[in-house]
Amino acid sequence: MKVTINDVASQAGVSIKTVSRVMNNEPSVRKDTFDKVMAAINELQYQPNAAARNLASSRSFSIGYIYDNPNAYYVIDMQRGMLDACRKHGYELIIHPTNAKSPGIVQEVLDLVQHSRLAGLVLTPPFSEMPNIAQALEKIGLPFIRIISGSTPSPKLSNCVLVDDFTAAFKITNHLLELGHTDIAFLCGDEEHSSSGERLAGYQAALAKRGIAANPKFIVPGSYSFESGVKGAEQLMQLAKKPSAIFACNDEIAAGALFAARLMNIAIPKQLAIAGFENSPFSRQTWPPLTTAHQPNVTIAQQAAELLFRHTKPNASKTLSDKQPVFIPELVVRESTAVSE
Amino acid sequence: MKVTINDVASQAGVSIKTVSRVMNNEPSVRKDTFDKVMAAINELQYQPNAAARNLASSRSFSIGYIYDNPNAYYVIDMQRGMLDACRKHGYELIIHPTNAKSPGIVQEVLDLVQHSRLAGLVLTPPFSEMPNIAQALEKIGLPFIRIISGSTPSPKLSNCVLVDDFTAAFKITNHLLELGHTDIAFLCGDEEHSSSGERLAGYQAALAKRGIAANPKFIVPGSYSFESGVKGAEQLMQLAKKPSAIFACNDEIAAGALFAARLMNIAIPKQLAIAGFENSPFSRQTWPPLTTAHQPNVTIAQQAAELLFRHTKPNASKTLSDKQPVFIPELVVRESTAVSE
DNA sequence: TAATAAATGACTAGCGCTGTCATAAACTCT
DNA sequence: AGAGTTTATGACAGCGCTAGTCATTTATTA
Repeated sequence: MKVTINDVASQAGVSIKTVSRVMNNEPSVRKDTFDKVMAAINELQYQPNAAARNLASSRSFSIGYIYDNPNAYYVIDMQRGMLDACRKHGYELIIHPTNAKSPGIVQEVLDLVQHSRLAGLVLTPPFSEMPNIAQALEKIGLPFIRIISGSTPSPKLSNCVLVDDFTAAFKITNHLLELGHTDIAFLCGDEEHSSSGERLAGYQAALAKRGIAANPKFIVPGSYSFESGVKGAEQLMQLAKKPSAIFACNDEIAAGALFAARLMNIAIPKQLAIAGFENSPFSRQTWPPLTTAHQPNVTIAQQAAELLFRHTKPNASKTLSDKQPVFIPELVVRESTAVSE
Repeated sequence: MKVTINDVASQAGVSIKTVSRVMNNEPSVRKDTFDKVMAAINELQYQPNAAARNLASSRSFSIGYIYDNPNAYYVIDMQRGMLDACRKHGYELIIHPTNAKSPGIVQEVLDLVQHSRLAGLVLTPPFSEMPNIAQALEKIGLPFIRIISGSTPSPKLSNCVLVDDFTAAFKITNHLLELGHTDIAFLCGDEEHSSSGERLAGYQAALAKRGIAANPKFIVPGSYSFESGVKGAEQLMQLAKKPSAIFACNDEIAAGALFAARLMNIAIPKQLAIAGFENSPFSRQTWPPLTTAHQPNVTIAQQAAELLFRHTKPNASKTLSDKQPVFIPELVVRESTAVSE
């Protein structure tokens, strides 16, 4: 039932140390011994005992994912991607939902790292944007990867996976412009999330490129919530000069805007086009369905974890490209911005 | 930095064996020595090395949660509840998203148990309803708790946490009846999920109690999806005798029905009342917001994990009530079933 | 107070693996 | 071919803890 390293060793006719070498990618193993050992491993279906490995090496085979995101779909996708990478490398994922705004958050993260003896951490917003967390982790020398909003790799962002919200927002705005809209409003997300700023910048850049002067009244501050979208849209539609299109910082806000439009008897997309961002499931379940931008979250998370493992494993080949991955969310056109006849 | 059991022992002025006794709930420890040891543990912030414990005792301190549920909110809530319980008992949660319909699913679960050396498993639908999984787990003697739909505890369901969908559905139907509706249709979820059957039964029981004959055309088979709700509602509204209210098996279906009603220019709730089930976030983000039933998922999951620990820990007191918890989702009334004037 | 029961400690042997270091085998180079 | 050097492999201790065995101390009861 239980296969140990000894079984593998005798099966392969080598010492257990050699099996250990193979398991850990250590150099100085001849090709044919390597193969012999691998054959034995496969034959016996050997699975190393993580606890023993852990204890003996004082290395750890788990990474952590801290989240505080009201968006369950995002979290599920992220953890799915990390899990995929973990399975591939024989790591375990320790998830830790918490409150990013709690005053003791840095200590909490540190405690988690120690208690679960983590080998590294993947950080998504808002944690990836908190300098105190990054500092604390650097101080204790724990490898971590941040998934953040950004378009240009830079040495400062060396341990980051970038999601190019700017370009994606540019594309969405452009789509609206191509539809003939010129009075396009923007509903912001939470100010402290850099994604909101990046998306706003992309929107502004697209307008600027067409030579359209930005109307400050068309930029409505808010937060990443349905309610915020409701309020924002109501506010916009009370303006003397109303927008003909709204670009909401995410789908939830867009859904709120849609809801408000319904309350005000405004026809979508005839009288008002609305676009979201994220391609969350309910962007398909509003009426009409939302034009949005799709983030490949599973892949993003997978890459982030892979990157983390490269910092985590002592003997892994570092030959793989170490450049920072940049993901650009893709435009998904649906009926909420259909061509107005 | 690193506190070992020896440190605790000398701090408390006892032998390491006694500390070990305390850590493992072994009998034969006097109250005051227990307290002394606990004090030392707290003072030194001692955290036992899980790997060493694991290795030495060949016990495991992680439980697993397998999921295959398109409903991210459900999954997030469940894992949150389990995590709460895990933290309390010093366990770790290993999550494992997978495909319940994959042919090798039983083996996959078994592999997971072995590979991650799980101490137990919490099963939610659809896994909690798969007899082959339960059998396989029983065969290897792994403790597991199932969260399933049901209203009456029974010995056969000894390791279950019950969610009383029947009663909740009864309540929703009753709410509709009290509003004066008599032609109430039911949109089913997936047939293989027992929750769908339970909810249907609750609906039927409520009608029967009022002496309303069930109209077979008002019961529409389907699945737990938005699309299914769209189709179901369309089908219903083409009937010669249309229903005045629809009870959808979950919020997603209800959202689909809402969407279809919109397409057909049917006013909600004036011409048609719609109720969902689940109280998922988007039940608040439709227009109008949905009447639904709220499941306390976090609490349910927590209890399930607690129950599991009782089977897992060798020396834990079994004095706590061992009766099966039954949770009844509560009615949440919103505008989709407002009183029609 | 003796007799019995309960609590604690000293000691030991691992759990399954990795790290260190010594040794054996394989290559160089003259 | 043999000395020198590199590379591959093995022997052995020990990671931090649990669990068992006894011996010993302390509390409880008759």
